[in-house]
Amino acid sequence: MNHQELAELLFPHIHKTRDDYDRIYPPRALKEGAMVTRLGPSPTGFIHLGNLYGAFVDERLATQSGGIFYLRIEDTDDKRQVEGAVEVIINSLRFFDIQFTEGATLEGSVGDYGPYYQSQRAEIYQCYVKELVAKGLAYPCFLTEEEITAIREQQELTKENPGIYGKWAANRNLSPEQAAQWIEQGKPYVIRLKSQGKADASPEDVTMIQVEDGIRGTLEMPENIQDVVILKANGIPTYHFAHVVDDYLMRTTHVVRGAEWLSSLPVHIELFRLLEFPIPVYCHTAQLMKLDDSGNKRKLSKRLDPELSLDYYRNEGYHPKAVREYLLTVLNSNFEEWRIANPDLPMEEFPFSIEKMSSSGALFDLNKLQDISKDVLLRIPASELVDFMKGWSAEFRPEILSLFEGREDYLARILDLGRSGDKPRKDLINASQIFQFIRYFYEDYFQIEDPAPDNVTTPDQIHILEAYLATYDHQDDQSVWFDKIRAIAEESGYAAKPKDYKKNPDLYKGHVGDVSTVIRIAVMGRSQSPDVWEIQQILGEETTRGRIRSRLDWLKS
RNA sequence: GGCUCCAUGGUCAAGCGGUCAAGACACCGCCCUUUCACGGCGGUAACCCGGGUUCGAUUCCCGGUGGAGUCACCA
Repeated sequence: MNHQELAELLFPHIHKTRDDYDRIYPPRALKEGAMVTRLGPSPTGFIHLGNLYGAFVDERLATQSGGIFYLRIEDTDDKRQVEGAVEVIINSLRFFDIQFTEGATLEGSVGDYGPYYQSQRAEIYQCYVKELVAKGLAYPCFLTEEEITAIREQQELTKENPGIYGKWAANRNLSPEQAAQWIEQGKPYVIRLKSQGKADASPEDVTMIQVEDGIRGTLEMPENIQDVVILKANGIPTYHFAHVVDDYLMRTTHVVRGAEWLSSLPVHIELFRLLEFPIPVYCHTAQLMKLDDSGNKRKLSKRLDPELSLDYYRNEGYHPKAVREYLLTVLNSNFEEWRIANPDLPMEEFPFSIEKMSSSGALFDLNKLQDISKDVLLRIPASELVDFMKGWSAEFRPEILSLFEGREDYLARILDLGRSGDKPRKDLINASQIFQFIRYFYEDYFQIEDPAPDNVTTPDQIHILEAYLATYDHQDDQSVWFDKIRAIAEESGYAAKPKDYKKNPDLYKGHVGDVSTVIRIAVMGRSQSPDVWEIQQILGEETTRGRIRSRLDWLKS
């Protein structure tokens, strides 16, 4: 019996050959330089910032070059499967405006290079495994779990590198007859790669391989010697094998993935070479890091860090555009510069490049996100922000949705407060912060939050508010209105101008700022806020007077 | 532990043999100002260490240190 016959025995149901698949999945007819990228999440139901980060790179690269960006579901491990996970992935990415041109979608698969679920591609993988077995480049391995554990323990004892390779790979030189016999006896097995690497090389003459990485330049690492499992006992391939076959057949040009894959790169390279597939351009992105409590950098972790979850941003109400811009600043070091030069261009016009990506891990910086978010929100019209606030509250704060619904114009005026002119306010960050920031506009959420200034006595407060109420005319324009405040200040013993007070602090009880703070607290409940006059115009005369009256009642009691 | 990746201010980062070592965020001060925000001006603050190579190293090489990743029939 030879390898060819063993392959036939192993895969009697596989009749297609690589030529058939090359015909079914021909090279893509794309223009020169078009990139084909993909996102290959495993459907665990958890999608995080790292996924979005990678997806964003894929999407930029593909759309910028007029290529294809497709979604492939890597569901080769049934233990990780979670119901509805694919929907979660697609919806989350769609929320952040990541769109696929091909692959798995909510409406089913789109494109000619499917199926896009790895679990449906078993026959395809097996065709190539069969070929490898026939060539003697892969073999059935009958090692049991216990035997493998024993090998590892032995290796630990003698401090040798762990794994099934070289002399440890007990079945790599099994005769086809013996293999056939065990198969017929029903012994369980997996298919392992028969690595062509020099397993017994001394440390000095280990063969090194060189790989060009789009982000990191030339990578040099030892060749693979491990007889890795390529087909599991259930006939489904491992990631390594599925990756190589799929990215070849789907004609992926650029494989963007996290740096955690770097160490298995030699395995992939060997597989590409043995299968005689062209090697795609690998782009290993840096990991997103975080500072832990002891001050060390570490990879963001799903369990420890809520900000890793995409849900965190949606929950807090960060605008998708803000998250995208933040990601872009982390991704491409020259983006900030470009943004300063082109404040009004859509970020899609920024020429994204792989070369400008950093190879060291970026620390997640919430401050930066907030700063960017302020600028991004400023460029979004109030009407759009209104819709955004409604969408956010409908999903995460249904109890406040009714505040906005039916009163969209009111909200729009609030959100636009102080945003016009050449020095617009930039204090809107995310939906939950916005609500906190503006809630005094809504009766149910209005309350006195801050104490009056220390230098203003209660009788003075009463006097100020009574005078204010008496002279208040809702029709006054801003300067008339403020002149009245100055007048009240003066006749109450407060300087009409802060500078006067600074010059002669002994002559006054305070200055006009203290007077307006008293009013501010009565009307807004807080000592700090945007312009009082504008706020009152939005609140309306009745509400304004009502709040001052009830403040007076309270002060007097 | 083996292997791999990474290393410029608190954070993100320009730099790619000769610079007073950019810029952004954060922080501090001043100005503007009825508060806050915005804006303007200014400030504190960095090339991990040790060897080489070189007339000259942040930059190139080697070693160390530190951080990270990875060593599954998980991806």
